[in-house]
Amino acid sequence: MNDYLARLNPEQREAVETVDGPLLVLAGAGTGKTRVLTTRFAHILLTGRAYPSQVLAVTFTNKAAREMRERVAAIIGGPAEGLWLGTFHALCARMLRRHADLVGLTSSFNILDSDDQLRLLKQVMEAARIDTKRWAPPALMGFIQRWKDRGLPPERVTAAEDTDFAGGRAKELYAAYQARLKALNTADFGDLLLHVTEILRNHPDVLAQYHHRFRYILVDEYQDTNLVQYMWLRLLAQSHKNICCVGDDDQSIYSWRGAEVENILRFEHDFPGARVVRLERNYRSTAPILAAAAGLIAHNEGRLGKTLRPGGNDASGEKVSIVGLWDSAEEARMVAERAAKLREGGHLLADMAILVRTMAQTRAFEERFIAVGLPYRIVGGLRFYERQEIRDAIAYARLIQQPADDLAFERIVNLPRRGVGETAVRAMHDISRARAIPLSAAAGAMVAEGGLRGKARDAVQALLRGFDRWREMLERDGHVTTLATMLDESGYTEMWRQDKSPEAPGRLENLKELVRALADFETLGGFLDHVSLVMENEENSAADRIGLMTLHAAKGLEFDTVFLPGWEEGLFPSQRSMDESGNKGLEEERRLAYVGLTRARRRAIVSHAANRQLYGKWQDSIPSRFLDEIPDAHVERIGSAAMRRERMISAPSVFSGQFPLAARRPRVTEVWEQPARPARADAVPVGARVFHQKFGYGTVTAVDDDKLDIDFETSGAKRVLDRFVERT
DNA sequence: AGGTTAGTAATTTTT
DNA sequence: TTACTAACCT
Repeated sequence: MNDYLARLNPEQREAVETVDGPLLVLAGAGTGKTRVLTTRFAHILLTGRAYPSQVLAVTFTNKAAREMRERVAAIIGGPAEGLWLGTFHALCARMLRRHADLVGLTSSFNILDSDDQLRLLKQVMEAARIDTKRWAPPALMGFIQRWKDRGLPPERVTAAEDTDFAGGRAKELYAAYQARLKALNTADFGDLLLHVTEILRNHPDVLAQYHHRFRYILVDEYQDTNLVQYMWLRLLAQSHKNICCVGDDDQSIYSWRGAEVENILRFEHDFPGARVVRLERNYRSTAPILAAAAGLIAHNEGRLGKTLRPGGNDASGEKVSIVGLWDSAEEARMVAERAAKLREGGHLLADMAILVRTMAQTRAFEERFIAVGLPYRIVGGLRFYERQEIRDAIAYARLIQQPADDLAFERIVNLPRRGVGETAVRAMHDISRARAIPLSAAAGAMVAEGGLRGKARDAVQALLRGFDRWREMLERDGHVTTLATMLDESGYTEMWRQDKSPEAPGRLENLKELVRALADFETLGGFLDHVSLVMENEENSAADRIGLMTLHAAKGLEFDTVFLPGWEEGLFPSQRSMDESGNKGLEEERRLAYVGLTRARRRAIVSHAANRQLYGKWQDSIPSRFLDEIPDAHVERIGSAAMRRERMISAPSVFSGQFPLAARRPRVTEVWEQPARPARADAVPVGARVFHQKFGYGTVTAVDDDKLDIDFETSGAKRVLDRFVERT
């Protein structure tokens, strides 16, 4: 009966059983944070303290939300209905739909993604005659987002919070941007939090409803909350104070996005008498890895104080390797060879990952992996809904839902190409502004009044008639049929069928996937929320591949073997972080390093190169200060000392960037054996139809061991390694 | 209207 | 180095 409690250690158990009153759980990396959170959730339900619908559980990512949902279901034996479990944004969207009228929206408002936000802001700036070359829209977007992160609508931006951007007009532009959002009945991501917080603040009756509803509040990754999220939580928790926040100040790596670690300190202040539980027993990593990580993070000041200890009694484990190399190509070679060797020793590639500071670093690894045929997977990049074809399709769907969505209209009015050019669109804008009607209505007026001629006129008329038809169809035949029909009739799918680029087939696949996903939803509106807030990249097969991702993307993940390349001054810690945020920036970089190291269960291999190409220019670099901060006792250094000496006597820096590196290559730092070619079980026969991620579909014309000659449909004949193709 | 070319800027990105 | 934008040509 109580066996779910028996599986916890004493601290975890305390965190689970301290149910009433404010609780702060400081959970180090790998100390069972998720287990505590989910068990606590289940405990609240199983002890009859609340119904599932009376618990509010907040995460940052959809993945975390999904995981919590599954684990809670597992403990309580079956899915719980009516849970308020989700990301800050998804929960706020849900709340805002109910009270949209209180902030001047209707409940069918659309949610804009970052691309739309920027386009809209740019329009606002242009309307205000701001030179967008001198004053970059993304910079202003940054200010606006920061204000929203801090819970500040335009009228509450004080002089102290203001900026001299655009000659002090930033606030005014922010207000204009908000007005446009409202006029279009749309909200951006930041608005979801901002609006709901404003509502809770200004409408005690609404707040009371939620106080009544949510008896318990659980918060994950608390160190990543920004001020408006904190205010939202505080408002919701202020009556019963049954709030439990779980976080780790040492893993705060999103301050540049508005996260404020200070929220942890604020918590103890705002909820006097809050209990604090520390989880310090780590069950993930070996003793040397923990010691290395602890030694590193100890260099940060102003920590809440937490020391990771090995949870098990096994004190053994490989030391952390620190490898010095000549350049990024050699670094990639080292990683590929070590990975291949581990693989031969029976380890799965899927249990290994390369964690880089910047995406630009991935290229060297990709090149090497392709050359030696090591399967890899890039994690991150575009999310499903950020893909061009998905955003286009969504724009069509949004227009059905909401004819006044000008951004969507602008996006697709000439997509596929209909001969509606910039001049025509500008004329529509003029009429739209003059008569205060949406763009689509302005377009209709122009057709009726002869404001457009020839091809453009016919095309716009056909498109508008199409939308009338599709809206009727939505009533009659449902949203799935409608979306599919619309994409066909508008010529959108045809556009990609005609497209000869290798990405086109994949895009058509994605569109199909979108229509498939639509079937899971009752309404088009519910689906649109899902797409913009929740939908993720489909997991690309269960194939055994080594992961390649940024340190940020790796947070919350763990691997047996972790490669940490590029530990060089300027790259990691990043020069820009240090320039912009000084010591705070440096400390956040150090936390990032700490996050990286603590991802490793069994092995961590840190490396640094003496030469690195940045923006096409060769730079020589010195090893990261973080390397010196890892205690020597837990480290095995390979090549780094030699590399440092070599650097001193290497060519003078005036030659940097001008001579090929081979000319100043040092004496061998280490010899890497060529890995044996892994045996293949499944040969691809001549004539097989295959799919390649970069080149698309093709037919095998010849086989030379693991190399295939393939005639690709869109990109011609190529020779590729068999592990990069999938049979279809 | 649409394609081509020259110029410029360049972390990290849970939603 | 690449990738994106704005001016420029057909």
